[in-house]
Amino acid sequence: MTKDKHLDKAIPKGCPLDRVFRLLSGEWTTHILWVLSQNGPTRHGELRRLVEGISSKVLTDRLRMLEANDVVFRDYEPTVPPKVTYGLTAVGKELDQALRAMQAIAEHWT
Amino acid sequence: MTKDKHLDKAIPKGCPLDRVFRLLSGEWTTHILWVLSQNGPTRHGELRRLVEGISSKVLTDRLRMLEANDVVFRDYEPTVPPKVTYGLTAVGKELDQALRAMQAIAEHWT
DNA sequence: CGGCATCCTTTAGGATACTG
DNA sequence: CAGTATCCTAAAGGATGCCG
Repeated sequence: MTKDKHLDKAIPKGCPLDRVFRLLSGEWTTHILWVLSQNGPTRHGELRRLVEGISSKVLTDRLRMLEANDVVFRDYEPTVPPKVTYGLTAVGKELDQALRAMQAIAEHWT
Repeated sequence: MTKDKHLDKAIPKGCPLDRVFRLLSGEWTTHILWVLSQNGPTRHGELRRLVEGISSKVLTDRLRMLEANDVVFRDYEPTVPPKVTYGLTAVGKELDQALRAMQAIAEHWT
């Protein structure tokens, strides 16, 4: 556990490729990244609408995971009601590019 | 189920990227591909030695999965004892390249 | 609104033993 | 040698309800 409760889901060291896969291979994860890259910074509620079928719990799990590994940022505004926005970090955008490349390759070998 | 018992684990259609992730994100899978690309066509037993820690069952599961999706080929020689060799297909090699690209990206953002 | 806590079901994966 | 079969545990993920 780290000091910041939001950062306690960082993937342990090891083969870098393996880390990426552990980070991304959970259900919904790539879908979330896709939506964030299409939509720009998005609030929790809208994200849950856009990623159709995901439960609040799993969405939060994924976002925590991604945040802990610097792929998304979380912006919390303590208004009433609170407003929380998620978006891709620089690393997240880079990762997104890599995913699009894989997507391109995936498309032409069906 | 398909007619050929070796081909009944093909990943269902959907988002191509999602298919790739479902195919590769099981434990050991990328490690197996790595070994096959380093080592060339490899027999079941040696593969199990090279992918240290994997069980026979999981190894077979992964190979079936990869074979059903045309990433590896399986060569069976019905001698006594039988000799079975696995290797990367053309598609498998292409996929391997994509993985190396992801690996490269993964490496420089710790 | 955002998101924990809890519970429950499903799936993945390891251990072991056995066979053509 | 190259698997299957069986069993078991651990982890993932869905449903629901509550709270600041």
